[in-house]
Amino acid sequence: MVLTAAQNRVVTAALELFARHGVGGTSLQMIADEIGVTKAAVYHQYNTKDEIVLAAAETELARLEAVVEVAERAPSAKAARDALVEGMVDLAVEGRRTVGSILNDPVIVGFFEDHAPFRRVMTRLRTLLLGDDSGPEARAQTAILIAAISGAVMHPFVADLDDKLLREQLLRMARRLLS
Amino acid sequence: MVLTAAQNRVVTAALELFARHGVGGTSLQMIADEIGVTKAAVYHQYNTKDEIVLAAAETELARLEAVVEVAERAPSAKAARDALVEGMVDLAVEGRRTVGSILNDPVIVGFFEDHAPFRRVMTRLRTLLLGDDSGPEARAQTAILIAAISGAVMHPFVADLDDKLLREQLLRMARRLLS
DNA sequence: GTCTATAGACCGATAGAC
DNA sequence: GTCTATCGGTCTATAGAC
Repeated sequence: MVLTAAQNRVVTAALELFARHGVGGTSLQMIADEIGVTKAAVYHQYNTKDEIVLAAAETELARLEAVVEVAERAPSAKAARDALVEGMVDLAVEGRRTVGSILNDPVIVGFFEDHAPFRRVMTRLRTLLLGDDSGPEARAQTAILIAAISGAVMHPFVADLDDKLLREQLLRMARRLLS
Repeated sequence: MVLTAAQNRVVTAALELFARHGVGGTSLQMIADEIGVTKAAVYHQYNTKDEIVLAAAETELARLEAVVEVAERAPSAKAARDALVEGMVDLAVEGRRTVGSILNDPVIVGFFEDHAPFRRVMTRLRTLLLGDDSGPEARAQTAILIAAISGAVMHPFVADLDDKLLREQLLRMARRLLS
């Protein structure tokens, strides 16, 4: 998962376009145009469109995993949970227009369905939030928190809110949900 | 917005395919195949793909509007709020695999951005939840609740949960968020 | 690592018969 | 309301030069 500079340009352009047009609505020509090269140059980095989609999805997953890793090193369970929630909120607010549509794109959802690393990150995340309880209620609560954070930042109702206020509201909601 | 039987078949097939492949990843040929007719027959109902997307989006919006309308007839503000939340949860749980990806599809989001009826329904929804307060915090809270409900039902963590338990968890979350 | 050029399939959309 | 047939354009992907 270490990308060359050229691969990084492809993945960055792809993520931006996926967020704007969806995965299915993004062509290799559009990615090439966004970078300023030809399609053939893109194909030299990745042999198929699916490989680009996978690399883009895994790049986003890596960002979340980094947040999980930092949280796991916190000195207490409570500190770990707080660090995780703050990190997730920051990721979502930073990528306001992109995170939600990419995470919910049916193609990406399909890729992650049988993706072991994705499931492992989700399990670590759930453990940080709610401890070793892996029952239905704990899984539902985790899903709700993830959906609320990643989805709310995209809603037209918050389009004119500044990042600071949006961040505060999301943290307040998360605290209330986990109390 | 009253659809003929043939138009209804097109919109229903389109919604199913949009959820599975995204709007951009769904072709008119796929819609025609799903119904069991040719592309030309689909074009006889709608002149462009955009018209199909709009009709599909408005059909989903109409379902939400119906829930809002029922809630508005409740005898008290509290009863109205409860009815709205229950109706939204039921809509999301019924359409588990479809609601989230359609609501978050970049193409649909773009269609709704300047769509006056959509904004009107959202405002009525926010008023039912939080009264006449249209400030940033109220809008953020509304966005969070909508995102949590519509997004959580799609998460792999709840894929094996039955509808009843998922419904209970979502209602518990909503109550906690609005208390 | 980037280019030009191309192959073959599929795209949205239309014409016209039944 | 559905069909066959077709248009021009774009799609993913490849070959081969620099």
